[in-house]
Amino acid sequence: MVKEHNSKQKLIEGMAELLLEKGLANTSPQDILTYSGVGKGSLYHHFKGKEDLAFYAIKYNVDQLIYFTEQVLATADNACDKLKAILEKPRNIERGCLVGQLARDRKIMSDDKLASEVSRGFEWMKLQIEELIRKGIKDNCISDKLAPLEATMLILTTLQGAYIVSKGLRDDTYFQIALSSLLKTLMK
Amino acid sequence: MVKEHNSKQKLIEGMAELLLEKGLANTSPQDILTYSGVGKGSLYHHFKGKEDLAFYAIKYNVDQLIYFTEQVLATADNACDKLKAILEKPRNIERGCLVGQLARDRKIMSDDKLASEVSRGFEWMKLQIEELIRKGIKDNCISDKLAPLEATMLILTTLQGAYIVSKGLRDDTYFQIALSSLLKTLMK
DNA sequence: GTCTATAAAGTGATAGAC
DNA sequence: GTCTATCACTTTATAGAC
Repeated sequence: MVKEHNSKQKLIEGMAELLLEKGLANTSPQDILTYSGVGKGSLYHHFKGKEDLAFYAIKYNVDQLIYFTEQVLATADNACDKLKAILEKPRNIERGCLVGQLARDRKIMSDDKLASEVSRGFEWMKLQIEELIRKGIKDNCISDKLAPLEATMLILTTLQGAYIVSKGLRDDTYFQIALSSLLKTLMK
Repeated sequence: MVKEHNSKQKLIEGMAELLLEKGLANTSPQDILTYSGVGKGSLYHHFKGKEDLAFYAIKYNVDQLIYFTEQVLATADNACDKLKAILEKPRNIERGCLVGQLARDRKIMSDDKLASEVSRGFEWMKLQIEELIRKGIKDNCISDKLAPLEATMLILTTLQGAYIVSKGLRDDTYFQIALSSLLKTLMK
């Protein structure tokens, strides 16, 4: 189902992008309107306010994460290749992870309704990776030195941390070093 | 050298805390004044404006990180125990890492002067850990499966990511699981 | 459903008294 | 060096025309 790009959808997708780029606190209604090219009336006709729009924008980003990840998973046959595909897929380091960037936003995570939606994305990712690890251990391609939950946490944290560390050290090459080191320690 | 808590120092330390709690974009001059208990005149007498104060506050947080980490390092004798001490020291998960929280702040990292100060903290941490890994490999207590730089990146990213993932999954127990899994994979 | 005009509240900074 | 008063600007939201 392809969505029409009416004003409502333009606002949601514009806000989804701005939340990743600038964060909730630093995105003003005016920013949203300029970015989306619609008028102020539309915003307050379709949504109760900025935070209400943010909810649907976050939902959009989480749905995108799930959709894109399922696409990547479909490119490989076995658990090991699927895991590699996830870890090696091209990433927009500057912009950050579709859900990680939202989890890093204090204004989003201090609002229970918004935080729940972000958590939905994280929980989905956790389930997918944990399942892959289980299968990979059974298939004897992933080391069983760590329990599935342990390996899953190491993967999720390394991925999320890689964005921060390359930002903090202001050198994107560290992103790949972290991910390839992770693969080395996980694979048999 | 203990600093006097005059208005200038109160502003710096107040801003340092607010940057960790709320971020730069979401902290207003009024927030700073209320938190510090000083008047508006002092702020603009001692500093050029909000971002100027932010610079000194970031510097304060980075200096604190270095000071506290040196204290922790001094509690252990060998490289392996020092590394364990760093990874197992108690952390304020809700507030986040003293420098990681700053590196996650888009408003800070998009300002070159502020970002440089954050990078100083990251680069110091990278140097310390890389040195520990080198010694640990020589002492035969840390696995040499990963090169020192690789292990260092895995440590830094896991640490930073652990804050995000436990926030995203809204369950702090994942923080410890990630760190203990990391130790398991690094130690011989 | 979308736009422009308007307004209350908050932000960031300055002026001037003490 | 610190305070209060003030000001221009932005943010957030509403009203009402089309």
